[in-house]
Amino acid sequence: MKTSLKDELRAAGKRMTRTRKAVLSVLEESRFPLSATELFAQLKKDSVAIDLVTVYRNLTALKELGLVTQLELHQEGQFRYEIKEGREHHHHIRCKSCGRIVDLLLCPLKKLTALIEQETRFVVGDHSLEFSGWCPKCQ
Amino acid sequence: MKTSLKDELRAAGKRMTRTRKAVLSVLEESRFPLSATELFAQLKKDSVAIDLVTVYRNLTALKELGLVTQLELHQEGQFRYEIKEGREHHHHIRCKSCGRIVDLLLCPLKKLTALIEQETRFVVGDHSLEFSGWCPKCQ
DNA sequence: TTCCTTGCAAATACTTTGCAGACTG
DNA sequence: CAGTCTGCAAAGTATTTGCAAGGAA
Repeated sequence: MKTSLKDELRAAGKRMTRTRKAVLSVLEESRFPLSATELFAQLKKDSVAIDLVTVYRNLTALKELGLVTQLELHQEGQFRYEIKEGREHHHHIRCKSCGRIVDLLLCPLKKLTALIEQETRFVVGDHSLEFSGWCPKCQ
Repeated sequence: MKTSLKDELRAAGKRMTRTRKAVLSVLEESRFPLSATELFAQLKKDSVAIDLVTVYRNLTALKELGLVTQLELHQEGQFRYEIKEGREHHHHIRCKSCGRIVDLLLCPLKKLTALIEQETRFVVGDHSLEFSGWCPKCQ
């Protein structure tokens, strides 16, 4: 884990604690966004003593600092969290059968935003673009 | 409400009941997708005697029949339901400040699907494209 | 030593399930 | 009448809050 994360926490009056470190570490090692429960399970597996509530509180804090992205995949009904550092803006596709989640490289929405702002007179802040389908193994 | 809905229900061995009728009617009159709770509140306002559980069960049944679409808006953490009949495939934008939801006319994802299937080897089933931002009143 | 953070208990929000009685076709 | 549907109670899952003790800087 980079020292810069600790600095970013400090700059916001937050501390780099044992549990925070563990949460960040699991997120950094995951190849796909994790739900709070999955993160909690992985921490247990790593023998980290932590409460689910603390996982939620850390995720919320990291999200507010902009270090972590909170997202919802298509029809899942729960939030997932992904570390931002070193990762480009991207979206996901999730297998309807086995739940596998894969990153997508493309995001063709920049041009679209202008069109939408014209159509709706909203100022667009964020967008989410998620796909679901069947992965190679489940076809 | 069209008779065709009743026929579609019957064809699936379902019945057109008092509560089903009421749920469909509220969905038909709404200009934006409703959550189960909002739908329930509207039914109460219309003096329809119904239980929240029944609202959920009807929404699930209608979704399974393909008469209603279940969707999640960006970062909301709950499902919303929209009647399909007479409405084109579309997406939404939601105001981060007041929660107003507006339909978008465009969906430029058809071409994208082919690219994604090539990139991931998934077979794409569904997608969701949701925006959030600030509506004219909240800017 | 300050005050941020944690664990535990409990609450809240959303959604689903079990069961017996009511209703539709 | 058969099978679906409903209300009520209760459970399940995801997430948040209160409070006192513990820990980082």
